[in-house]
Amino acid sequence: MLNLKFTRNPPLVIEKLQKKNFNASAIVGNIIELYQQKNKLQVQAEQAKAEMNKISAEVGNLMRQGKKDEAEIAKARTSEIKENIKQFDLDFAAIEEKVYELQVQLPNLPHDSVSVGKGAADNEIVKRLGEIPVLPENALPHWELAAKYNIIDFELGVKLTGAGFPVYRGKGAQLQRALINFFLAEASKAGYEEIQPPLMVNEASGFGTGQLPDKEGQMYHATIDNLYLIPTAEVPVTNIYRDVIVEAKNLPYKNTAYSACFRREAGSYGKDVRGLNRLHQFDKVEIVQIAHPEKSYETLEDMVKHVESLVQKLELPFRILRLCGGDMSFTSALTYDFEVFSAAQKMWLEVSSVSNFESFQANRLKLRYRDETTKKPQLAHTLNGSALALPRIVAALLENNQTPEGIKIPKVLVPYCGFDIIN
RNA sequence: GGUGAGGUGGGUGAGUGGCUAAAACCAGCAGUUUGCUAAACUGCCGUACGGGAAACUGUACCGCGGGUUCGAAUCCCGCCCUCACCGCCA
Repeated sequence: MLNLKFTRNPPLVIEKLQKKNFNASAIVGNIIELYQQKNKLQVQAEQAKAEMNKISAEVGNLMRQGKKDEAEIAKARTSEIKENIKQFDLDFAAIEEKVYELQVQLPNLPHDSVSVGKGAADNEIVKRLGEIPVLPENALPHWELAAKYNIIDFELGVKLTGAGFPVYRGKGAQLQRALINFFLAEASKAGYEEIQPPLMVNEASGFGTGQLPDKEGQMYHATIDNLYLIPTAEVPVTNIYRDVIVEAKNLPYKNTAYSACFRREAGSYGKDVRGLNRLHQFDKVEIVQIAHPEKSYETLEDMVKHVESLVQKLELPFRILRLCGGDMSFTSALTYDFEVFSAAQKMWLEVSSVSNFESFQANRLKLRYRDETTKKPQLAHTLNGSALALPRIVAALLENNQTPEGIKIPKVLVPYCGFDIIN
C-alpha cells in the first residue's frame, strides 16, 4: 500500500507509474480531492468534539459544586452538538473508506532504474553465467528422469492428494533435504538469522504482506479456523515485524527461513506445469531483510550477490533479469529474477525473485524504525528473495547433469547428500 | 472438547464514571556527581491524523466493534485473542 504522502506530488506518481503501464491520474486526482474534503471535515468534527469535551468538564465542575440547575442548562446544549458530531463521524468514515479503496489500487512506484516494457520479453538481462550443457540425443526431461530413477513420484502424489503434490522418495527425498540444508547453511554464513515459522497464518498476517484481501485465491484457506497456508515464508517472517518500531542502529534485520509453500495456482494449466515446473506444494528457503531507506538498494545488491553465489555453487547456467515495469509485481519497486537453464526442456526457469518493496509493505505492516536524529518513527524498507526455490533447481540439476551412468550431484552438495550420483 | 481467569504504554503492573495519555517500578535517552566501572541524583521518555510560518495546539486511541451517559480504560452487549486447569494426544 502506497503511502499517501506520495500523492502530494501527483505528477511524480503519475510519471513513475506509467512505467508500470498504469495510468494513475484519475485515482491520484480523486485522492487529492477527497483528502482535502477529509481534512476540512476533520477540522469541523474536532472543533465540535473539543466543545463537547469543554461542556462535559463544565458539567462535572458544576455538579461537584452542587450547582445542579446550571449543570442541567449546560447539558441541554449538548444534544445538537452531539448530532453534528455523529454526522461528521459518518461522513469522515465514508471519505476515509473511499480514500483507502483508491489507495490500495495504486501499485508501488518503480525505482528509477526500471525500464519501460510490456512484459517478460522486455526484461533486461543484466548478467549471464555458466555454460549450457550439451546433452546427448536421448536426453530426458526431468519428469522422465524422476520416474527412471524412482526419485519423484507424481502419480503417487495424485493418489494421496492431487496434481501438483509430488512425492519425493529415496535419493530424491535426500536431495531435497540436502538442498534445504545447503541453502540454510549458506544463509547463516551470510549473517541471516534462521527462523522456523508457522506454516499457517491468520488474516492479519495475510493482510500485512499484501496477500489479502485481493490475492485471496492464491492461498489455501482453512475456513473452519480461518487460517491460511503460507504461499511463501515471506508472509510469516515479514510479519514478525508487523506493528513494531525498531531502532535505526539495529538495521538491517536479516532473516532466513525454510518452509513448504502452498499455492492454489488456480487457472494455470498446460505445458508450463509439467513435472516440477509449477506445483501446489514446494520447498523454498527465503531470505528477508528489513533495511534503512537510505541503505535498501545496497541491501538489494547484497541479496542478489547471495543468490548468485548459490546458483554458481550448484554449477547451473543462469541469468539475472532486471524486470521491466510491465513484468514487475504490484508491490515491488525493483525486482531481479534469477533463471536457470533446464537443458532438456530447453527452457529458462525462474528460481528466485529478489525484490525491494521500499515502504510499500511496511506501510501496511506498520513497520517503522526510529530515526536517530529526529527521533520520529519512519517507515522502514522491506526486501525479500528466494534463496532458493527447490523444484526448478531440482529440474535443472536432473536434466543438466544426466549422464549414461546416472545423475551427477554437484560437488558442493555431496557432503549434504551423502552420495555423488543418482543411479 | 469441558471449566475458569484475563486482555492497559517497550516490560511488569495500578487504575471501577469526570481532576487519567493514564500511578509506580523496570528498561531506554539526556545530564549532574564520580580515579575507572558501578552506584546515586535530576530531567525526558506513546502513536496516528489534523490546524499553525513557528512557538504551539486540537482530536482520537487502554484487544476489536457497538451501546448507556453531559462525560467511559472504568458500566452494558457482541466478537476476537491469550493464559491456567481437566480430558485427549504428537
